[in-house]
Amino acid sequence: MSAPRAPRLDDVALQAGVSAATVSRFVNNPDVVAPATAERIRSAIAATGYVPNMAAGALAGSRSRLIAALVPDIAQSLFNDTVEAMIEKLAEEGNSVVLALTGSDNNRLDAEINMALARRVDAIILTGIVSDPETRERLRAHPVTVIETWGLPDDPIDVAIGFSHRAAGEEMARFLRGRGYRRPHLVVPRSTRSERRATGFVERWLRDGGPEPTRLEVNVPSHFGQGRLSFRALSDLEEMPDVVVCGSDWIAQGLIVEAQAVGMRVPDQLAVTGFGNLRLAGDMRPTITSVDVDGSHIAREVIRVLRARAAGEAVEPRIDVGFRVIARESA
Amino acid sequence: MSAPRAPRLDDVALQAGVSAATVSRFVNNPDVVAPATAERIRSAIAATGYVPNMAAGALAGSRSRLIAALVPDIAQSLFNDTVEAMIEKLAEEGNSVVLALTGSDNNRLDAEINMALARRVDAIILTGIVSDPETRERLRAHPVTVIETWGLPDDPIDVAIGFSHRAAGEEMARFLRGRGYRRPHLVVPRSTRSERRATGFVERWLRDGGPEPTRLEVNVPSHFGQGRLSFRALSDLEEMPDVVVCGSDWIAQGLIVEAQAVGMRVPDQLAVTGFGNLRLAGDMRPTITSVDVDGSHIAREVIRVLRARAAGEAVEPRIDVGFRVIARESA
DNA sequence: CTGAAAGCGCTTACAG
DNA sequence: CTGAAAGCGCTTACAG
Repeated sequence: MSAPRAPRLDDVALQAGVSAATVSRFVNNPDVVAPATAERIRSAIAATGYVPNMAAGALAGSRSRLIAALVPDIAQSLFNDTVEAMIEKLAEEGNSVVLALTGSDNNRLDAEINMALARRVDAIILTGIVSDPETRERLRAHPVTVIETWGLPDDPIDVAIGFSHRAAGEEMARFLRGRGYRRPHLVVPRSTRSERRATGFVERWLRDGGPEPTRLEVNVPSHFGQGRLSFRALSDLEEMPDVVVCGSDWIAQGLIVEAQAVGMRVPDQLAVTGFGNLRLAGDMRPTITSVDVDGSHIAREVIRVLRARAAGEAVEPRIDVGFRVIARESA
Repeated sequence: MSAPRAPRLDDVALQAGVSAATVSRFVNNPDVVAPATAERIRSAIAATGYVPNMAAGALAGSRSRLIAALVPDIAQSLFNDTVEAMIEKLAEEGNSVVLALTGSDNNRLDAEINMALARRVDAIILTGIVSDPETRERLRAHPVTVIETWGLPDDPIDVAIGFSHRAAGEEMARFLRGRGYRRPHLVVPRSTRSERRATGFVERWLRDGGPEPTRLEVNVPSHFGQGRLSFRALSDLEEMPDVVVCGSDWIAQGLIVEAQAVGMRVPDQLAVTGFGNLRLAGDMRPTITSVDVDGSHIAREVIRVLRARAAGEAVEPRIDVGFRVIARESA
């Protein structure tokens, strides 16, 4: 038994007694063929075991149904919920997601953008910031749909779906001030967005008459271990803060564990806030006050933008999905 | 200025004064063209801004350079390190990874397998177990390379890269017995692999003369919050265990936090072990005794298998990458 | 609602 | 080391 060639559109057409064009129409849009024809094609597909060749479809047609998602990493990323929601929703519509990792290296980003363009993806979704102006310009010049997520730059490459990190920082400052805290300390991951939140926090805090917050910078990706180290670093400060504003829930969690290990009570002796509202924030003991970003909401907007583009409709360049401070026990 | 058509192979060929075939050869294998020709092509590519169309390449050639990775989820998955390592290594060789989410639903798995076949991927990498016999048979009948990872089934669909979960369970039993623990309690996620580890643990424990371990089953994906609940459930047991063997580091971490919250000392009053050796295991306080699975090793073997297949060489159907118990403070 | 035919942009024996 | 030419399996105006 020699390897039998995989069935093609032609084989199905022959079996169903119609032309290849009609089978193609049925596969892509079942409603446009007559019901009786549809039925014959359906059984011919079943009989032959036909699986469309999407590479051929992409070449002949105008869309690849392939979406590139470029993310810094997936091992420890606040974006995972968003990426997961996007992949699920895109899959429901027959799209596939090519996931590419860029780290925080612009060369890798450039290489992965080229790969995405070579694959003729229908859209490139960026989660993480493209800071290099040349790369931004190159993408802008290209006809492909580019969606920046999780941020809201003043001048998006194409369309941005996210929220203002600065506003999130401001809102946290307002919240903590309202709770009566006096001496905040910031633990800031070295990423553009974290820094923007920190800026928003400090500006608002100072404007409201508070003292200049102290701060510690940490590397990305942020993780649990940094929380522990960040707590120990507090002893270097002239005065102990009454609340530590952490750049991620992982850092907050680690900091709480370390504080408790030396017998300090959270939030009575030291309050803590996180960012991202990961599941663990609600499960930690004490539960962690955090900022929620609705990944499903972002994913829904991505779908909406893609649909609009496919239909040739205009899309707003900046879509604000907002954020919410979630007050819990830790601050 | 009308939208200029994207440059094709022909355009580069014309510009370089060679045939399209030669440009194609250069793009795919620079060494086969004469140095002088190569140089002319190189500058023609730069001048035109040519980006190859991989959809056309996939159709004309025999490979798509597209690999499908099917995973249950990415929000909370022990596989993330492995998937990240695979994506990085595959990208270095010019491959892209289509990431598809299957949950624990066989219908979704089937749909994503069809999608992968429709895209004519060069390989399907499964991380998570395919339990449905029909699906296994269907994949086996297909000529595509199928790599099962993280497990070592007796009869792989094609090739499996992983380790024996049963052996990992046995090893943990041996380890804990050696440390003098007497009454283990297992927290077992409802997944085939976790259950296999639990089986291995119990068999070994009983064989060594220990009493039947108690056990609690929890849903997947496992997470921090389950650790807290699992700790509370300990009070329902007739006798308090001296060590809790958790199905993941997240569960272990949550259990430790909850134990400490009620003033219990870990490991003095209650020892705890995890699984997966996530970064947090080494960072937690106390550090968590866990089982390490080397994701990079799995990724390297995936690359090796893919290379061998591309070269038409034979590959062992079962590749054991092993595991290591990492002894730390928690047990 | 359906068919005939051109074309999408590559790769790859084959021949030199 | 290089070129001419066939072919990969679809989609989509165009015409009916």
